Amino acid sequence: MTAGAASPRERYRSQVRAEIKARAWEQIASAGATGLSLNAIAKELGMSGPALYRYFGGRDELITELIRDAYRSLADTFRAAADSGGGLPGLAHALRRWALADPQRYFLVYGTPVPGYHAPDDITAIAQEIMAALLDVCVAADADTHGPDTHGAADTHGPDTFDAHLADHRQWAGGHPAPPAALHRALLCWTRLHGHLSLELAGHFTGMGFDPELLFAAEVDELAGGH
Amino acid sequence: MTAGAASPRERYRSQVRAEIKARAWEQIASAGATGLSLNAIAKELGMSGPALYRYFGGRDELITELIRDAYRSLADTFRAAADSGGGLPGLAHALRRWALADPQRYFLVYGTPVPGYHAPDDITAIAQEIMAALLDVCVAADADTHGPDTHGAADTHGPDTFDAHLADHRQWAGGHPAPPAALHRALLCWTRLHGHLSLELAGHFTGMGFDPELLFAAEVDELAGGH
DNA sequence: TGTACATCAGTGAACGCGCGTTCACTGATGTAC
DNA sequence: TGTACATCAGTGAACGCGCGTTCACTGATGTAC
Repeated sequence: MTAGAASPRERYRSQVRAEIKARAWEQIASAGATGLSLNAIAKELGMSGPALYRYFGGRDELITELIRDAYRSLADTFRAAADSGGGLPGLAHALRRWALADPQRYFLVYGTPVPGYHAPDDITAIAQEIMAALLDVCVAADADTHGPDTHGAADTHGPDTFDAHLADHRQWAGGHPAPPAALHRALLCWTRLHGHLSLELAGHFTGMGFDPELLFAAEVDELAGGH
Repeated sequence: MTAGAASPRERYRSQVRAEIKARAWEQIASAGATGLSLNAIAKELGMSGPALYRYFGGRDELITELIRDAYRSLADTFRAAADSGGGLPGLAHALRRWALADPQRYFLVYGTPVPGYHAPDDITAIAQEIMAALLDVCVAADADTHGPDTHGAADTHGPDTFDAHLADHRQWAGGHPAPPAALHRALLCWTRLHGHLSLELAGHFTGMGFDPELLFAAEVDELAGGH
């Protein structure tokens, strides 16, 4: 049976599931992932605790699905940004917009790991999609940069030794044909943008006086040029 | 009365306090800050729950003191590294060693914020100490760099506009006489090193294939040269 | 169109758990005369 | 050196809470003949 016509019961079912997840996101936004409570969600929905077990196997299954949705949303955002021609700056600012839209969702993906939690395989597959989009953009950026001017500050320590290491350790790229320099640039984008965003979202910049957006833009400028 | 001679009772008291905190750190290391339980600590110490209230006003007070200790430890590490002449690379690798020694301690300082928690003033003062040590090192690094060669890739977008912004928004430096370029470099050190370390400690690099230490070293190389 | 049955959403009571915290109390350790 | 008292560490019982989860059950909604 195809997914075209859904029975009324199926429609209702997925509608309630969606509402449960919506309330769950509200709770996570206000109290973090550890503060998520099935009973509290049920109360907000006007139904009583055990009813939720009609829709989710339990708390862990609900959290896993929220995490999967977060990864999916980020992967879609990255794919769209990579394909829209905005280059690395476009991707970076799309990431920042995505992060600011829901900080706790960002932390669910890249934040402090939940003690005993281990992500299922399909989520790590989505993580690879995210990396693939980033690599696409980095390959294009390298093509632009290597033309006119040199590779910037990289020559302060001779030929790039980490690039050589990456040439032999590229399993994480999942078969992506990016050259080592692009792999390196992708890793730098990841760590640097995450560094800025996680501090900004955690509120570590508040009260410091400068404008986080300008710091972010400056970092993106450097990433887009020679790295 | 001076702190020289402590009565036997005082000695015992601070000894038990230390042991409580030691067990607390063990719990945090294995289950994160949210998993810290007074009763569990008491059980591990062979005493029963309410006894801990002789030593700490409650759970929040204990956590606050652990956070303070974490900041204090990092500030001391930074001060020592800044004064030891290792420059920016020395400071960066000292930070990485400190972080790897106890990942959860690092996350207590820079990780996902605890929902309703707000740090008391003396802790933000220690945070300023940390910044001051970083600024000291960045000022020295700028002096070294600006001599021989140019400021690297920064000229890809003309005169640095963010430096100009920083010249007018330097409250966070707390009166430190660092020039804008050093302020900028300090912020980049902070965000970039944190970006790498938080991903590494959270386990996001595991299974990717490359050596995190080499990526870190490459990033430090770039930070130590023109930024 | 109407009847018989299956499906399934939701309820309410209950279980067991661990949590932070309070309170009145016991006993040992220190101090003052 | 010995006695009287204060200090304080630690106990055990209890309170109230919210959690995830199970179970038997009710009632409505859909399906098959």
